[in-house]
Amino acid sequence: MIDYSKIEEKWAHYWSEHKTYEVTEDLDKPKYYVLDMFPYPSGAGLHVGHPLGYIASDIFARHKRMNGYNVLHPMGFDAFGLPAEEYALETGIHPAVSTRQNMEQYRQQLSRLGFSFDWSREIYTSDPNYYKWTQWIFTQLFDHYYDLQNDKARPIASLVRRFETEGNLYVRAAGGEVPSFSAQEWKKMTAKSQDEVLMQYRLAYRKVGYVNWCEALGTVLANDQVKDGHSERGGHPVVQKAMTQWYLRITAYADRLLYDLDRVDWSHALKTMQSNWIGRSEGAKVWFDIDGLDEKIEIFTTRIDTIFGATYMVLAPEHDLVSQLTSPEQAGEVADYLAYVQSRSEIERMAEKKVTGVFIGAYAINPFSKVKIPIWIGEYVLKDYGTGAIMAVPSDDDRDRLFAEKFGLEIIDVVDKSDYPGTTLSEKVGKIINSDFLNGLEVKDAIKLASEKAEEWGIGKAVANYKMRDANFSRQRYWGEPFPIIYDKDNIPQALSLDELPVILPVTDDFKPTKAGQSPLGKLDSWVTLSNGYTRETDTMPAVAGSSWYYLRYMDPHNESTFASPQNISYWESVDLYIGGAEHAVAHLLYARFWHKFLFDLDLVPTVEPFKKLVNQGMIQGVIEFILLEKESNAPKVFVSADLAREGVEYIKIPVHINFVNDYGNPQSYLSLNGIRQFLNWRPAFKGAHFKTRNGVVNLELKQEVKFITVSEVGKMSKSKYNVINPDEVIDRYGTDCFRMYEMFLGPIEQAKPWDTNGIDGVSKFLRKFVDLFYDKNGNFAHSDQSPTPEELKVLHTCLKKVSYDIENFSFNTAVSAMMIAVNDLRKLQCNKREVLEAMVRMIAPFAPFISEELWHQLGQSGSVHLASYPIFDEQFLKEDTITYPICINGKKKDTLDIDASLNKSEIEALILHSPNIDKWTGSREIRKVIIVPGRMVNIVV
RNA sequence: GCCGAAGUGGUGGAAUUGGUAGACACGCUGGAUUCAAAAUCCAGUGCUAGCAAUAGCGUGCGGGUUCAAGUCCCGCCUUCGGUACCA
Repeated sequence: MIDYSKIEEKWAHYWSEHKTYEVTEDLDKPKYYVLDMFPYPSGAGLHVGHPLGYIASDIFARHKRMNGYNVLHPMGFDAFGLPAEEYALETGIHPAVSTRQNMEQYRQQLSRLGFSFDWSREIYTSDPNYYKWTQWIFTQLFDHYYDLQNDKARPIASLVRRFETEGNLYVRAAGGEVPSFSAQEWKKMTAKSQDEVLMQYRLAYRKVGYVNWCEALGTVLANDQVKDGHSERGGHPVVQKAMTQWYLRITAYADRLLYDLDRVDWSHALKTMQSNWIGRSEGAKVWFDIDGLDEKIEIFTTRIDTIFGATYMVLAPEHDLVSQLTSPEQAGEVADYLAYVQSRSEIERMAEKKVTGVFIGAYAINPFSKVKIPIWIGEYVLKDYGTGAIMAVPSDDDRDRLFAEKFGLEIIDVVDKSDYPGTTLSEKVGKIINSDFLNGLEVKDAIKLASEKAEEWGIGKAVANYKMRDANFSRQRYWGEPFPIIYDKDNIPQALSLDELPVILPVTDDFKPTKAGQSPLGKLDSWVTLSNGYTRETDTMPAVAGSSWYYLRYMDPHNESTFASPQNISYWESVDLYIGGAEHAVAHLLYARFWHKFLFDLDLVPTVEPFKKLVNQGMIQGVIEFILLEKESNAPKVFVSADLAREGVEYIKIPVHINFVNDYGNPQSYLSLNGIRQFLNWRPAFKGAHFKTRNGVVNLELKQEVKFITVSEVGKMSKSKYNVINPDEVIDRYGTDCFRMYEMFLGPIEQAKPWDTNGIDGVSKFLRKFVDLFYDKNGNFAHSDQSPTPEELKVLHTCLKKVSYDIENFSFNTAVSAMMIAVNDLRKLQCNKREVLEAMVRMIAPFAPFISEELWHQLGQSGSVHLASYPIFDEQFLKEDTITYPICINGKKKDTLDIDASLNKSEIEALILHSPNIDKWTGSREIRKVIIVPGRMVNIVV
């Protein structure tokens, strides 16, 4: 009847020949922009988890198209990134080459899935025609500052003009601390000093940051490559090393990023995550004098009311003043502690419950109580949080209390919570005590008064603080966009102009960093040094650079004079629907929003937000299979069947490729004799090892039945876990339409679930039954032109209603169920009416694009079904005469009763009370109440 | 640690607004067809007891609100995602 591989080829060819999915900026139609999150083309190829979101967005896009929208649905690649470079280090294959191959593989795999992408708009971030504009946007960030008065980005040139006429006294801008200066003073500054001042204002600027430095590998490592303070590759120690790097001043946009969350249709969970990540808190900056030194320590606190309880201070170990403040007596201890902290990652510092710190031998003066208090350093204070220093109030903060208790520091109670039993320390309630002029005030009033006084006395200032930090934008790596920055002889950076872009990433075959840990580009002297003696920036940009604006490039992907023309941008505006993984919740989605807002400030985009509606797809997880190796065993190494594992014996879990395992994912999954042989061929290092099962050590030479039990876990599908399942195999066997519908049928799109093919036969059967409706017993295409019966129309329209609703609500699994029900019902009715079948074809088209196209043409239609209109359901066919009511006694269902649908509440109640079954239901107990929800249920309370 | 999410039969899941728990599908059991198998078709299938009618129990655990809770509230447990250089 229908040969799936043939029709897939046939219609894919037809669509590409007829440019079915290519779109232009058609002003006569309403537009709709459906976007998938940018894939990184990894070497493992596309696995069954990737298409989940793509299938969903494709169904949605096709549905919109059939409803008359001009749909932009593009695809491209986030092609710069670390894995390609790591691969190059291992194999010597240039990242450009492996990336090109990977993209080719992805493109092929994606095209098999029948997506309605407009491939004429494909982009990839490592294309110089693309990254020219990534670099250009960076130069714009470099050349702008954030004007707090007008709340928007403005050119740095206008700031310079202001400095020249009035200095910086009245400038209100986002940025670092700059001492005030006059116009005269500005003009007298050297170019270098002026540059340093401007760096405090630029939206792309340079400052010192910390990187994971691995001395043994001579390279900077990504967080991902560091485990427990050691490099994942080789297990060498990793330390935090200071380096001057580029940063983006995303904090300037913190408030807008926070408040504009109200304007987007995203899940509550996602908005909460972003809002918590931004972490705005209202409080005060306070300056503490240092005993015997003309310096101040700036702290941020949300609880200035507790300042009389501040009995010590803690600085981040990296705080600028630490070296200056450390006393000779404490120098040794401080140095030891700093070495310890250097080996600790930020996540360890935050997660650790262990309290550590040292006294640095200096004292500060509490500005309110004037008491001399000791200054400590401790890893729980992070340099980039707030000001990198805190006033510690052990009576009113859990961490400060633990610290004070451990080191025997003074604790003064300052908040009396006896009026608020059961409240925690972090709740802002209570009466202030032991605090001079604040005594007796409620916390909220005390905060207000203390801030006012601090401002009046010039020792503090009310401000908002953000947990979010500026984005580190430098990578000491090869495979990324070169910065469009050159340095003059004084090391003053300058942005290149548009006509000097793109700065092409030079070709090299040496991907090892320089001795000092700089990017491999640092070795290319002829590239780095320009003829006029200027030098290039050798760091490259991170992967977030290219993915922060790619959705705009799709609007006008081949434009050579601008990143996208104003006409095209004003037509497509922004993304209407964005589908992608929740793992991008804060990083990518915040950076893209930040860039978009910046471009909005420059009048380059018409909207303040890039992604109107966003749906998170769940991850399809894989099964990870392990076998147990006895830790102490050696020569021979001993593997033990999992059912023989004993307490008290240590085992190492060795991952096994799932293809070797029988019944993988099952508690009883095992390696057969053949599986063990495959494993040993794959991991020759284990040749000669013993495999113990219940029947003793397996003799690999003898032909026998072997069940060597493995350990199964659920986790990310990834190349490193040897559990990647390629969609190609599934498609070969079942066809694309079946694969698409099965992925949708697996469950709700947002939910994570492990992959298995257990239910795929059901979907396959459904498609066969669906096609069968069009054929007679002898396998001939046959349908009737008679009018459908009311019953047939009811089946059709019930289904249409459900499917239309479900597509709009991203409930594709239930849409598939509804279609299964309709096909089963039509089959029972032996319906082959053209009117019904044709509507069914159009209905299923977004889900099963190939079969529907084939049947559409077999029905004698011309043109693509995907450009036909989507069928609309009609309520008149759904009317019911009677409704089956559940009869509940005290909320438990006892019986059902068919009741005329036209009856109202009291008529139903009368009917129930006079029913011959009433005594049976109630057990002759007294009826206290009858609750009737018309159309729903009846509950009798006895 | 912190932020977010999830937990329902043997399995994937359904229950749209507090209103019939388990739709649809897999698997399993029995039957039809077949020399046999596959495929297909029909019937049954939450658990416990019972020949059955039926009764009791049942949405991670412990409480609560309600005529009625998978759904709302409080307190836990487990798993997953993120945690600022994987993308």
